[in-house]
Amino acid sequence: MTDDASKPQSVRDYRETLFLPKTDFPMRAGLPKAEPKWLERWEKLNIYNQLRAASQGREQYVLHDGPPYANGHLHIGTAMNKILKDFVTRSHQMLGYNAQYIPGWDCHGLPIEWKVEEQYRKKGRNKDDVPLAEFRKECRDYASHWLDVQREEFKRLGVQGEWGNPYTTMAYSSEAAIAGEFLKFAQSGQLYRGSKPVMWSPVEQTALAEAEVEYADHTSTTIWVRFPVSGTPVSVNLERASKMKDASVLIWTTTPWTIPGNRAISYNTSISYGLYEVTAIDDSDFTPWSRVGEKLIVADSLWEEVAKTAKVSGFTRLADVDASTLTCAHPFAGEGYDFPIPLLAGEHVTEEAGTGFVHTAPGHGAEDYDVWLANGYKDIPETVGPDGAYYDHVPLFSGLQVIRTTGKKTGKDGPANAAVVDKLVETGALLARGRIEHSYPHSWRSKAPVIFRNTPQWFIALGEEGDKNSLRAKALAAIENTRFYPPRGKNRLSAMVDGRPDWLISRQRAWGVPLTLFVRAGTGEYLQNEAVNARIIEAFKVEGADAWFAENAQERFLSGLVDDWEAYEKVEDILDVWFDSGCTHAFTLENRENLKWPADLYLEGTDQHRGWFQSSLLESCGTRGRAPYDGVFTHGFVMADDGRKMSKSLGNVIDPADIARTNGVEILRMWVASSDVQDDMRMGPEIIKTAADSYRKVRNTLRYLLGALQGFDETKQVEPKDMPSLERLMLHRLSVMDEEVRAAYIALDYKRAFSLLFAFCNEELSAFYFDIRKDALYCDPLKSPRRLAARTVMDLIFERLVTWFAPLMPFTMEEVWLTRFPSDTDSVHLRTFPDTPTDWRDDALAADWTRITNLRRVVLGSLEEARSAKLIGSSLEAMPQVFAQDAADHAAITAQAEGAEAEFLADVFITSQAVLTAQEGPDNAFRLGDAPGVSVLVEKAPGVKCSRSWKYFDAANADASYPDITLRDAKAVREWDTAHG
RNA sequence: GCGGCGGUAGCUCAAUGGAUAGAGCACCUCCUUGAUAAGGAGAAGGUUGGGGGUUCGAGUCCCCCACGCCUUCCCA
Repeated sequence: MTDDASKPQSVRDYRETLFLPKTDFPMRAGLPKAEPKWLERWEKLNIYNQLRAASQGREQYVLHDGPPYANGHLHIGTAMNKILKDFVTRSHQMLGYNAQYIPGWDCHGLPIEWKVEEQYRKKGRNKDDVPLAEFRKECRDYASHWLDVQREEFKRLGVQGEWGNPYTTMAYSSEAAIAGEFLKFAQSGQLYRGSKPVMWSPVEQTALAEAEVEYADHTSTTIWVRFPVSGTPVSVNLERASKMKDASVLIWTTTPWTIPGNRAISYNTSISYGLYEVTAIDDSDFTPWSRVGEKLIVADSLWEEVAKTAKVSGFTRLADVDASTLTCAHPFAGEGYDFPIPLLAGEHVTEEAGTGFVHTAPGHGAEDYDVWLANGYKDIPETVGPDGAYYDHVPLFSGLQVIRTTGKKTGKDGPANAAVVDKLVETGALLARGRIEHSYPHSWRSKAPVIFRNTPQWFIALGEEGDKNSLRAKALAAIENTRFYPPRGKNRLSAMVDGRPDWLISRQRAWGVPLTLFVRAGTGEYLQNEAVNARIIEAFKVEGADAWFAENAQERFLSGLVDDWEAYEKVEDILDVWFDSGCTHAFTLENRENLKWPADLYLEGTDQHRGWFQSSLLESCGTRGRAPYDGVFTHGFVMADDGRKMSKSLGNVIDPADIARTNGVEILRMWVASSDVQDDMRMGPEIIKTAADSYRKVRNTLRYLLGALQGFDETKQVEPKDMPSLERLMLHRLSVMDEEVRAAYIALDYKRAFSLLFAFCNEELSAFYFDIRKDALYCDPLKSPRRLAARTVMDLIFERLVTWFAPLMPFTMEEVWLTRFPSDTDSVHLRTFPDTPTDWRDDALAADWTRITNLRRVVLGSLEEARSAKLIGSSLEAMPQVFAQDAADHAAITAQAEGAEAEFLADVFITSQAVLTAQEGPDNAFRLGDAPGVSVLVEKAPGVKCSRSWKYFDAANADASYPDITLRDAKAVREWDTAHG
């Protein structure tokens, strides 16, 4: 039989009688244009404040913003960070908390100062000629400018927060608070002034903390230098002494300019040293500095290499050497360097490179300093000034710069190295020289090399090992009481705090909060006076930290409160900006009304283990004895799609502003939501495309719901008990999803939340539920219980899906929500996740459906086979005969089919009819390897094709008035005809 | 160099030491044309970075190597 033969002469087009999904919601989003309009609307409605008002009395959840630096445009990393934060606050708000978010900015510090200085240089002005107040004002303006730029960029990302009232480290109230926090350290005695070698940038003329340097390749001049042995103790026998006559201890260094600062030579007691006499030299290429007959003391393991470098072609090893018995002279002895050079034992000396002896300049290296002090010496020579030039008192080299600090060659070697080398040649001390490329610390701002330089600086003491009351011990204990996401962050932060040196907090800069200290002239002790402190803080609140630099500040703050106010010196150093940011908890969480301290969460990139997580922890532990946070969330860095760093030179940089312009921010947000943010993420064109594809999928699922729910209202709802099994299955799934999605949001696991939602849309809605229920939705009489039940469930799905997605995709969910419920004032973001009745959960029913969908799987496979054999095209042309041997499968179907098994199965399989048989299928039946006991034979469905539902049916059963459609369709059409005349 | 972390399909992600390593997307093929710049199905795609080891059994635990990222130190 063919379709044509069974059809009546004039075929009615039933399309208009169908209920097809209808919606104005466009398939294409046009996000780049639409998003700014949503932002405008939210701003107009003042959603953030509405939420605050509506959340009064709810439990608070506070994510405290780590302040970005107010300089430059956003990059993909900062964008990702803020989007993640937005996930946190939005999801917690919808979980039922009062989740506030106060964005903040870090405004002080070297990078801004550096930029402002650059501007001056361009105008031909020297920074030192600019009055301090004017300079600070310029810095403030510069920070304000970038703060505004960044604020707009952050808002464009859809990040919800109190943008109109952010915190900044440069607000007067903040500057007052920072000074107040600093003075707490001073009052409690945790602050001290020490003189030790610190990393110093001559170009910026400031000390730098670890966090402010970066390592880059640098070519250094290396020198091998003879230090003549000047004496051996009397206890050494004469033979030995004579051998030592004219011998030299050989050292190697990559920093010739530190030779004037040399005061000792370090050796290691576990290294064996030998006295070598040079018997021949290789002068074929050039005349080496080594001389036949000279005696050198070098580590035995390193001698050969040294000999090679020095062109020594023949030698005799004369004797073992006990380094501890030696004293040397400085190579420049007789020219102002007339002091003995002792040999000091030090564990830091190794045999990896060099000569086994380490030239020791206590003012220019941490280990040098330590060894020097450990041997009872106290004076630390000061050889190089803040400008990186030798002090005037340094013989031979006064005024020469180590690193150029001005002009085009800024950052390159100054004349110091060359002058020292020349002088070494002149005095005959140089044995050899060379060049080495190695990684070397550079300033993160000027990119110029830094030097180690001894200078008095202010430190916060971390405390001695074993001291349970030390700041370090308190911080470590606080880490133990903090929840880390992921947990490995705990180890990381602990290890860093455990191993870090005292906190160097003074900088010789201008733009920041000063160390508000007065030092007693002569004694070096700093004033600890609560009344003075109060005066300072009060002044800062009104005038900002500029008050410190105003004329007569000293008199203003001290007079009347101390005996002799002129006997003090006002400290002019500026606080490390990490100290500023370490105080954000104090002036934001504590000082603002309606916030709480400590924060629930700090969320930053893993680099902040050494930055903000740590500065905040130390600051808070030093002043309050505990961490300012209960939880720390760390995310990785954004890499290019090949896993390498993004860099302009490689051309693999993805700019978030570009994505906003071309794809829309929502795509960026989806990328964040689908990425494993706790590891490094990858970003590139293909990855954006994947996110955009996912977006379309989600959008279409919601679009279908909107279309299907056209005209649906609550009065048409069906009670769960009156619903078909399939609808109750979907309710069950919603209850499970509710639990899982909430759990994912609580665990800050957005990837999980997203993949749950995404998979639900794809696998359970689009490919399963919607597909099966299309027939009932389109063709059933409008009031059929099945159709009403389906729409009821779709409504419940809609309500949940939209809110569950809302924290991740705020723009699109708002659009979806308002398409369904038009309003000038409403917003999906004012809602919370809907309560989901626990009695929707039905595990027994779900278990039955697991069996049914397993059968469905086999049937779909069999249909595909029939399709490729050209037996059928559409699945409605088929009547699968299912052979299921397992009685439990039958029981499941019986339980869920509600008395109409064949129709039930046909619906589930989306076929016109279906037959279920309890026996083993024939050999030629279709089977799947992982579904034993189930097989399917596909036959063409008998009967005629219904002109309306396209299902095949027995025409003998047709309604006389509508002979070409099924009875169900006839009923629907009759209703439609009645309604439409 | 030290230390930490990481790697699973073209892409994004799963997988208490336990069966033939799973999903989605993309690609390809087919169906549908009543979600249509959509929808459905199927196929293909893997030496789980490489190599050893422990184990009845390893993506998972141990060791080594190479790689990437972070961190730290640095050739004094």
